[in-house]
Amino acid sequence: MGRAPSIDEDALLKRLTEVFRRSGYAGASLTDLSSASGLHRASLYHRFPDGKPGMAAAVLDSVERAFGAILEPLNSEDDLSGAVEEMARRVGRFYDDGRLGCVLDTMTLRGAPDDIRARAARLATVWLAAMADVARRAGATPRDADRRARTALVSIEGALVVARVLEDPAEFQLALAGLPRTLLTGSD
Amino acid sequence: MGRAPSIDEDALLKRLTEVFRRSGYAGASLTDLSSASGLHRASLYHRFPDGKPGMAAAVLDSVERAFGAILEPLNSEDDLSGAVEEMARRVGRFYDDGRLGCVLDTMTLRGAPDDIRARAARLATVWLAAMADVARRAGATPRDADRRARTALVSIEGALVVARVLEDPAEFQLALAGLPRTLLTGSD
DNA sequence: GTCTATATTTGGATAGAC
DNA sequence: GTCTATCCAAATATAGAC
Repeated sequence: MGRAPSIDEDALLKRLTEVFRRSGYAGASLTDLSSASGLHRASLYHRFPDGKPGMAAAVLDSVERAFGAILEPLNSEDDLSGAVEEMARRVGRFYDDGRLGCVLDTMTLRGAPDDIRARAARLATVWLAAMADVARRAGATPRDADRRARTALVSIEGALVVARVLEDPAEFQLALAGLPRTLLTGSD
Repeated sequence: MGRAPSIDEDALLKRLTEVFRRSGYAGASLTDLSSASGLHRASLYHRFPDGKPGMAAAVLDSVERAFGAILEPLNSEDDLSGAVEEMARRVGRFYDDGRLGCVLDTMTLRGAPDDIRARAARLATVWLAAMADVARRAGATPRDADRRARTALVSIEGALVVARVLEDPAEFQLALAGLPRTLLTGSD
């Protein structure tokens, strides 16, 4: 009989996201996803009729929503510095201060379905656009603003990889601390 | 009967490396490895009795040897700038100008055996040490030299991720172009 | 040293009871 | 909406011929 406390959608997505972030698309087995969520395989299929690709898609949707909140401070009209600092804090929380990887990295290896990779690319584009916009408001030319945003994304993604390889989350903290300067002054 | 032209060790490792770089450890199936190498599964097991973990270990060994050659220019006593530029050229070739990923990234997700992850960490450490050494010879304090080396590694790994996600290898070219300044002047 | 099997295990997915 | 049970395909791995 039904025994599980019926995990709610948000908590479920959070657990699944964690697995995909740590293991990548190919490495995230249904066994992993099942034990992380506390739901048996068949229950996961009930929630996600498209199976693992559907779970990955839902995870990317939820990450997109999370980034809506992460990037929201960048909309502030004044105090650009405070806005970027707040974004950095939220990014830090999202990546558990460097202990969790990025879906842009882990879910884009070969083996992941094409639409998953496309979704990841779109997420990157949204993030870049938001950072470029704040750079532009800080006085950068459109071209320079795009460059600053890319530099920022490179430093974050690179720091997450290095933090994982060296098992030293501190590397990620440094990347976050450098964001205001990268985006607002363009010195890199 | 035996039909294969008996691929030599170096070429074999190169093919296997490419698969692991593109697909990650979990995503690299024996079917992939077999078709990439032109050897049937059983033949791969003949060469690597430890199976897939053994193949991955051999791949990391060969990448370590490749880095021996990539980092060799950094030993030059004078013309540090030329030395770093030559290293950057070799790094560019190794990553096929940004079209191939890094084993440090793709082989360190959860699912890879622990000793693979340890080997990757060691490789990162060797690379960092070589870059820090050239920074120190350019006048940096030991502490600053370590920081410059980490910044360089972060920019390379981050650029490879961004290049893959956006399908734009140009991002990687920029990271390479920035190496001399990052390592020799410390402006970042 | 490579091949053609074949064994074994794991992963992805469904059916149907409750 | 979750479960048990099962199916099928794919992945890892081995045996033995050539």
